[in-house]
Amino acid sequence: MSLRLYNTLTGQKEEFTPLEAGKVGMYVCGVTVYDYCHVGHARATIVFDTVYRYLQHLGYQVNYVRNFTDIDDKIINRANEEKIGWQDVTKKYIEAFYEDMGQLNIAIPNVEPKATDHIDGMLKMVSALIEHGKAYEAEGDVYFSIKNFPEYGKLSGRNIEDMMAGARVEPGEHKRDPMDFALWKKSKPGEPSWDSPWGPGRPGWHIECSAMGRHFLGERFDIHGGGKDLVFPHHENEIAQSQGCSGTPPVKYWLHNGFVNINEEKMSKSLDNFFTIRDILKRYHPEVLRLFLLSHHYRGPIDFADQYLNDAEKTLDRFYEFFAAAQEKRGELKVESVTDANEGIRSQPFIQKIEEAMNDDFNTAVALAHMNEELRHLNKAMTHLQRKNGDWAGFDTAAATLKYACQLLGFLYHEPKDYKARVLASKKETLGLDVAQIETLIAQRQAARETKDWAKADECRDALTALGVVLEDNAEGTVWKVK
RNA sequence: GGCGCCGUCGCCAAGUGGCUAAGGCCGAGGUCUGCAAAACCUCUAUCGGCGGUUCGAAUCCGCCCGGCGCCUCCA
Repeated sequence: MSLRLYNTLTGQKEEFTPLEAGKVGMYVCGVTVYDYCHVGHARATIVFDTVYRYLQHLGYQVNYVRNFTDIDDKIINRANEEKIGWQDVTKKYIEAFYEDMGQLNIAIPNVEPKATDHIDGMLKMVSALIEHGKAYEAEGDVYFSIKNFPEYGKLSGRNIEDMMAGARVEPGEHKRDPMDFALWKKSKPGEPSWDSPWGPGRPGWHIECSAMGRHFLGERFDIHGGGKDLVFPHHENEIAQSQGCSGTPPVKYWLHNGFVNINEEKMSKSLDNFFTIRDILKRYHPEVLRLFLLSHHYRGPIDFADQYLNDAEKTLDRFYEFFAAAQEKRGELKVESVTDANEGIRSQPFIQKIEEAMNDDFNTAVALAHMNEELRHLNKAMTHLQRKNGDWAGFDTAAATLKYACQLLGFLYHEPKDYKARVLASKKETLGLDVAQIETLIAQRQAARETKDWAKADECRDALTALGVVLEDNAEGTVWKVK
């Protein structure tokens, strides 16, 4: 079975056939760097990171481009508010982006262009659009002329007449039609500006992505991704601009991820109901956030709440506990032992089930269901083999294969002990745990157990339970964790 | 107002015409254990409502109820 994906352009799932066999060109709209990223940004980034990883797993040579919008009204406003240069704003938040996304184990795209490095390409496109009669200059601004692009609206399923009726021209604009949008904006005094045939100014937002996509991936490429909120007008405008220049639709498959909601409302700055990635990572391991987001289909909405993260954390704990136990018994599980050749891992029946799920429009939720089942089977097998002292060969391969699948979805990248340590550290922080007190109680309990004073031992454990600490007695001694 | 999406077990969430409606969390019982924990086993839904199409629908159509998104910057 081959990869099928939902194309916003056609409104249905389609078989994926790249323009050039074996290769995929993919452009994903990145962030505007004027503030810290929130969980909504994390979702979009993780979703397309997963798409990227999966396409590579399938053997495609992927050219993945994800941009930074580093010139924009919001950036200028932020710079004015903080009384610093706009480049200081973008530098700061690009660094923050890398810190946050690094924590989330986002693979680095092949190219991460900044809009301001591609002004020339934008100017060329704008000039070409004017030459083709698709755009016009008006007092230093340049606008795209909607009525000269009859296909406008095909991505978002709108028609021009309906939109015209509800559209308004803002004061100070010089549009011929209300729906026309800016390709180039005349700059106000003191604002960042670049020279152009129409005087000093800066690019409109939409032309940035068109120019960067075209520069790195050509006039036509395979996949363009972004959040659902970009369908209109951003991506609609990209099509108009790019096709207006080249005469050909720029993108074969348009993919859009759903929102992150808080109490079923879209997370956004204006509603002031957002959590930044760094806020969340103070309390939860990055892989918890990733697992939570991938336990839902990427196109649907996700409601965000601590309770759901707690559920995801329990699931992730199970995986790490299994691999901790498996490594203790079997040594390091080398994924390489079954992945010397990509064909090797892909021939595994379990991976074929994962592929079947992922091939259906990246159904990570179903893939995770298979992984949970496999985890259960392997836990059972591990117990059984240990008791019977059986042949572990099949187990080793299966465990390494499961690990490969986990990593395909971007988690299980840490040593189990490091994972546990980090989770514990953040819990200690948030719950204000006194480790010395806990260890004293454990020692007292251990002493009581050695004299078989079970009442005293249980008393110690009850005290720990009250602190939120759970004990686990095993062959090596007693380990504790936070409930 | 225009366009579109969603409503599946206590909670989260797959499934969109036909095997017993995945999986996770929580809960109950059990195996193991000094007792626990972990792990494993077993159990827990007929799919918002009504009507229709069909041999057959959670899945298609219609109406209704409830929730949300885009239409302005937004992942």
